[in-house]
This record gives sequence, C-alpha cells and structure tokens, in this order.
Amino acid sequence: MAPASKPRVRFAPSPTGYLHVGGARTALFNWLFARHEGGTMILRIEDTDVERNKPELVDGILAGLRWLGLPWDEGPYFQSQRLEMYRAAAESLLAKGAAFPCYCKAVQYAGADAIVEGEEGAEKAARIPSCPCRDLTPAERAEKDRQGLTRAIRFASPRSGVTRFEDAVFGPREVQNSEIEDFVLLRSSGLPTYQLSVVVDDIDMRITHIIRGADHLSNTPKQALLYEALDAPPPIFAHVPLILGPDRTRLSKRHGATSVSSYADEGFLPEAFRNFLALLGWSTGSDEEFLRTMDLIDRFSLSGVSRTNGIFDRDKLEWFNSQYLQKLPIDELLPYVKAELQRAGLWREEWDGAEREWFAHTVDILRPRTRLLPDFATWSRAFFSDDFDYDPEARKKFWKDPKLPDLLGKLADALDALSDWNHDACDHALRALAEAEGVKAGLLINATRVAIVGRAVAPPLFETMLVLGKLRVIARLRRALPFVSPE
RNA sequence: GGCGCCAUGGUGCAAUGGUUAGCACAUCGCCCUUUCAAGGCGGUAAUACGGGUUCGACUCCCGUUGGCGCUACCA
Repeated sequence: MAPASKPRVRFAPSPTGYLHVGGARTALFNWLFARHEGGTMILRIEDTDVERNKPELVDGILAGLRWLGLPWDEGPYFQSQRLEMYRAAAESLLAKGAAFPCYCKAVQYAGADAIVEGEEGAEKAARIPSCPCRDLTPAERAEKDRQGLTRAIRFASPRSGVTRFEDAVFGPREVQNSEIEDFVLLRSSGLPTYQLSVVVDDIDMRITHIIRGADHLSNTPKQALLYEALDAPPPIFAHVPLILGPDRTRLSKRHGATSVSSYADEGFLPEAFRNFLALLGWSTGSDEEFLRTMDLIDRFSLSGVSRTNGIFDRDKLEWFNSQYLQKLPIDELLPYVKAELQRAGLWREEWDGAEREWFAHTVDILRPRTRLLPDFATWSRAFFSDDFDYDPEARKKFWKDPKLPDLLGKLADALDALSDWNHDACDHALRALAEAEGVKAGLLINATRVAIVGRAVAPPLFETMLVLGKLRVIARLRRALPFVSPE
C-alpha cells in the first residue's frame, strides 16, 4: 500500500457562461469529496478559448461558489497564465514522436459529420479520420515550414490496441484505440486545446481524483493516452451524470433559471440548495433526505453516485427550501431574513438590539408559511411596517358582510378597554363581542386579520395581535374602517 | 452515420437473485383548523419492450426501442 496522501480535486469551469446548476453540482461533489476525505479542492479557470472566453464572467462564477458556500483551498489558477507549460509539454511530445505537426487548414478537418456526408460507399471509410500530416517525411515537413505554413500539433494516437482507465462511477473502461483520432494538442495559434491543458494541469497540480460531468467520459481515453505519453500516473476519474431540463434536453438558457445566481436572487437558502443538488445524482443509499451540510460531508462517497442523467425538479428544490426555512435554528435563519428586509428597505436596527427577541419570535411564527425568503417582505410586510395595503382578494373574501364596519369599530373599542394584552384576553374579548352581536367568531377573526395585516394569509390571529402590539392593532382596526364598507 | 453511456410511478432516489417493489416531491382525498401554511393519515401512479439463464430476475446475458454524450484548431 502506498502511503495514503490526501486527495486533491479540482473544479475547473470555463468562463464562457455563468455558473449553472450542472457546474454547481460538480463543484459541490468535488467539495464534499474533498471535505469528507480531508483533501484539497483547487479552483482552476479554463480560459484557453480566446474566442468564447468572457473574462468578466469569472467574478460571477466565483460569487456563485461563494454563495453556495463552497470555498476552494487553492487558486483560482488561470490557464491563460500557464501557456508556456502547455507549449513545453507539446514540444516534448513532439520530440518523443508522440505528436506531430499538422499543416492542414482547420476547416479541412472539421469533424466527422462533415466528412460522412458524402456518397454512401465512402461513409465507413471516413469514420475515424487520421491526419495525413502524420506520415510526412522530415524533408516534407521542412519544406512546409519553409513555406511558412501555420502548424498545429496533433497527438499521434496508437492505431491498434486498447486504452483503459478507471472510473469510480462507471467502473473500468476500455476503448479501441482505432476509435481515437489524432486530436489537436496545440492550435496553430499556439494556444492549447482542452485535452492538453487539462492533462498538463492535472499532472502539475497533482490531482488525484477528477470529478466532472459525464459529457467528458467519451474524451477520457484521449487523456489517459496523454498521461501515458507524459509518463505520469493517471488519476481516478469519476464522471457524474448530467442534469437535464424538464424536456430531457441539456440544461440551457431556454429552461429559464439555470444560473446559480438566479436562485440566490429568488431567495433560496444556500444550504437548502446544496441539499437539493447533492441528492440529484447521489444518495446515501437510504431514504434520508433532509441532510444538513455536515451530514452530507459525513456521508458523501463516490460509490453513491448514480449513472443516470437527472432532471432538475424545481418543485422539489422549493420543498427543500421550505424545509430549511422551518427547521433551521432560528438564529441561523435570522441573518437571511435581515438581509431580505434590508433589500426591501424594511429593516430597522433595533431588531438587532433591544427588539431582537421580538424579531426572532415574529420570524418564528411567520416561517411555517414561507417558501422563499422574499415571503418575509411581501405577504409578511405588515409585520415589519405600518405601510401596507389591503389585498383585493382578501377584501373580497372577508369584508363582505355589511355589519363589519360597525362590528370592527366595536371590536377596537373592546380591545382598547383591555387592561392586559395577551392571547386569551384578546380571544375572549373578540368572542364575547361575536356572541353579543350574534355573529360567528370566524367572521370577526377573518375580517380583523385583513384589517391588521392586509392579507388573508397570516399566522393565527391572536398570535399576530400579540406580535403587533395593542396600539398598532387598534390603530390599524380603526384605520381600516372606511375601507371595510362593501360596495 | 460511427463509438459509447444510460433505462424503477410525472420527478428525484431505495430494493446481498427471493419484499404485498420502499421513501420523498408533485397530485388527489381526509384529519387538524380562525385564514393560509405547516403537520398527520390515506389514495392514484413504476421495473421501456422482446428473448434467454435460473426453482426464482427490477437485479445477470443478448437483442430492440428510446434518451443522452462524444465524434471541433469548444470545454
């Protein structure tokens, strides 16, 4: 047994788009694995494609990882700053004869689909193209160089035999080398392709486990070949299944919100998001679902990763969020609510000081009804501000009875006369009035709720009244009277 | 087209070759109830299809179908 060194993993996004849910889950799996194993997670930005690369997106990706709560241990490294290393590797491969210069124009060699579209007979022969430049003699190469032709460097794939590698999720794999084309390592621009840079970096950074999307599975044999050609031991690969949209196609912009930041904006809790993401393509093997981050770290194992592509289920995500909104220790939740109220311009500093207990209690009675953070500032607004309006639907539903203006006025008086402001006192006062007036308590309760919080949705009335306080309740009741008259 | 991967309710996951195929989301109903939630209880709903192997197959093998991926001087 080799001395067990701690695993080193990396998350390697390319800045061609924002951090989407698929990338987020890959990052999460890497992070969970590293934390579980006591290893290291490296962040590397794969920005070798100058055409598509958008440097300004890097900040967004970093912000997404921070919001998700996935701090990396090393990096970020940028491939664009390590170009010399890739060129040197390509040169050494060239020197060894494991690679060769290619003088073809890029368009001449643009993918199998283009090549196959010929006559029927030609199809089979054209399958795995092998670049003719591979067989050029030294003299011919010298001649091409003299002509000043631009050259790319291609890997000279073995023409027979098989290539094997180990995948922690998909098991041992092997492919026929005849299926592997002479892929480009260094473009004619001198910039490396993904295949080269990823292997060179993973070797240089001593990566032990490559956890990435299954879309890379088919290309892994090429990389296994490169490890061999570079005299480096291959790492353990772990390809995780893809996340698809509800229409079973790859997640993309047309599926609506796919960027992590949009979920942050919508008011999801990062930990709920993590819990949801972790269970998409991985399970503990049991039925447990509510797993806090410590639990996830504790149980995470590559052996629990599924091989089946999964569909992003927004409903389940929301369910997880509502679970966290309800089950989190109140002190953990408060900062999020505070931030939400600040965002809505409703925050008051005393809720962090003298009235902290009031704030905690109010949030506590509100939270069973919340699903997203903004709920605290929208339908719960009246709990944090005197400036609120009456929901038209609620008015329509609970302010129908023509006796209501009169009744609510009397209720305000009765409440005003109370010497003690507590749940039972309010309860008794309201019910006594209902009985004296010959109406159901429910009529008064529902109408009062709309009057004091403006909505049909709120915690139980007397708890609401306690939290609002006597003065507010009475004032709001009287303020509502002119509006209660049914048309 | 070629090569490869995958296949359990609508969705996400369970089930040493032997269970009435389990859990959760969604959905429907009931309970609770002062609105809305939450919570509790229950219902509808799945092993893609066809062949094998086996006393016995969701599980192993083959084929078909379907989905996905790769097949770029993208990553």
